[in-house]
Formats: sequence, C-alpha cells, structure tokens
Amino acid sequence: MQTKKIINDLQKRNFRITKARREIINIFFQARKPLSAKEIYKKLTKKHVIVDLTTVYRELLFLLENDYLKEVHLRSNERFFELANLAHHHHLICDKCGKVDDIDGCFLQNLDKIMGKGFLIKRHVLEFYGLCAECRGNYGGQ
Amino acid sequence: MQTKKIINDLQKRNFRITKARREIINIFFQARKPLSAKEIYKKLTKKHVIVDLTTVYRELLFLLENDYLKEVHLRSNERFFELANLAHHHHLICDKCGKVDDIDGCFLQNLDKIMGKGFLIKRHVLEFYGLCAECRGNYGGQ
DNA sequence: AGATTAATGCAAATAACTTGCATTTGTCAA
DNA sequence: TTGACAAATGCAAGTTATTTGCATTAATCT
Repeated sequence: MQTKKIINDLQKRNFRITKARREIINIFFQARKPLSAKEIYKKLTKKHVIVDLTTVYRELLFLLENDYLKEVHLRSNERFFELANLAHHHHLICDKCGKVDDIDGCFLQNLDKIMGKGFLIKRHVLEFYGLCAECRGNYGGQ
Repeated sequence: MQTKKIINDLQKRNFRITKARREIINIFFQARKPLSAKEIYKKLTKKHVIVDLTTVYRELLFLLENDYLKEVHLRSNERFFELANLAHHHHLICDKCGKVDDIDGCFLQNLDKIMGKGFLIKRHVLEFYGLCAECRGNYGGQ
C-alpha cells in the first residue's frame, strides 16, 4: 500500500495526520475508482471511522488543492475524485450500472484496444482545459 | 435561422409552441455556445420574455428528452446544454475567462489543428459512455 | 505536559435544481 | 369563433450537494 508515501509527504509538508485524513487516503487506494464525498462517507462509516460529512468535504478539498487528488468529470450531480498520481488514463462508464472502468494510458495510444473490453461506446465527452490565446498573454493569478 | 425547422418538427410531433419554447430555441441558435438555465433565464429577461426559472428548467429537460438539445459536460456546478443537431465537435475551455470555443469535427481528425487556435492545453477530459460488456447483454429499459 | 493552531462537529446558509398543485393557455374539433 | 382539454406555467415549498461560521477538540512542537 502506498498510503504511507502520501502520509510521509504530508508530514514533510507540515500537514497534520488525522484519522480522517489517513483513512480517506486509504479508501482511495483501496477503491481504485473515482469516489464522491458521500461514497467516502459511507466507506468511513463501514470502517467505524465516525467523521462528519463536512469533514469529508473539507478533506477532499484539502487533498485536491494539495495535488493528492484530482477531479474526474463524470455525468453526475456529485463531484468525483481519484488519486492524482495515477498514470494518465480515461474511463469507460456504463450507462446502465454506472460502473467506471479504466482505460490504461491515454486513449490516443489505446483506442484500438478499448473495444477489446467489450464495452459498447455510445458517446464520449472530450473537453480541453487551459488558456485561450487572449488569456495566455496576460495570465495573472488564480 | 433554423429555429423554424425545430418549431415545425415540434408541431409535427404534436408539441405546443409556447413563447418560452420558441424563445429558448432562438437563444440557442443565437448563442452558438453551451448555455445553462441561469444564462438562458437572463437572456430571456433581456428580451423581455418573462418566464419563471422553473419553466426554463422544465423546457431544457423537455428539449433534452426530445433530442433537440444535448448536455455538454463542463467543469461547473451548473448543467450546460447546446443544440443537438450541431455537427459532432468538442470544446476548448479557458481556465481564466471561461470562454468555450468549438473544435469543429472530432478532435481525432483535428488534433493537429487545435494548437493553431493559440489555445494552451493544460489538461483534458475524455469519458466514454455506453454499455459495459455485462450490461450489453441484458439491456432492459431506460 | 502545555501551547499553538489546524482540524473537526454541528447548525445554518447557499446554490442548483425538482416537485406539487392550482391556474393559464395552445390546439383542435365543432 | 368558441369551448374543451391537456400541456405548459407560476409560485411556493422541497431536495440534494456543498459551503460557511464558530466554538471545541486534538495533532504536533517545544
């Protein structure tokens, strides 16, 4: 388990290691799929780690801002996150059961292998984020 | 303007043509970019078309369910929509100003041309939706 | 062990969206 | 044209995800 690697890193960076923090990181390593605040909250409860849902939200924000997590854009009204250090990859999302499967590596190199998973692709979402030509010149803060 | 084409189609399908419906379709043709309920509501107000925000939500749902609109997945807490009959394309979304620019056609054929727009791509989102191998066999309703 | 300050819990606030229900209004048929 | 009928609407209230304020707790450092 690589949770310790992140914990060490957090300590180096002078962040406190709390029970919630450690367990949430653990949960991400165990789940190996994108998770929402509510899902994490449920998993914590199962592990008898009793924390407020607010704490989960704050912890996700903390881990996101400090680059331990990244957001995954699923078609849902909830926000989903996964470990940031995972190799760049994409997802296969089932319309029916909602299962999220990984496509290892970038699809650009793997598009031909995707169908091998038996997944019927009905549509896809591709969005590029960055800076437009105008903003690129005068990028201030934020 | 192609609003009439949709209006005709709606009439053929026995849907009513209301002021809100006609104006919202118009707004999508004029905007030529993904819009949220709130944005549409503001544009309606500017046009002195006074309808409740609820009506806008219901109309978006109606147009979505009847395949006149499709959802665009932007990184936002709001839902965005655009005309469904637009040619398959993707978006360039600026981190700073939020501007949404179109990439004509599918990026697979256009990836080399994207940089010509001067956009600095910092990351992208690609998600495939469809049916996984298991669900593919026993796809029931919905 | 005690001080410092980040992290937490709890309650209340927001924000986006949805629902229930009584009223209005397109449409169609007479 | 008019009236009936169902679809569409407005308004108020509800729901869901997420955020914020503030007093309390607890991790870490000395």
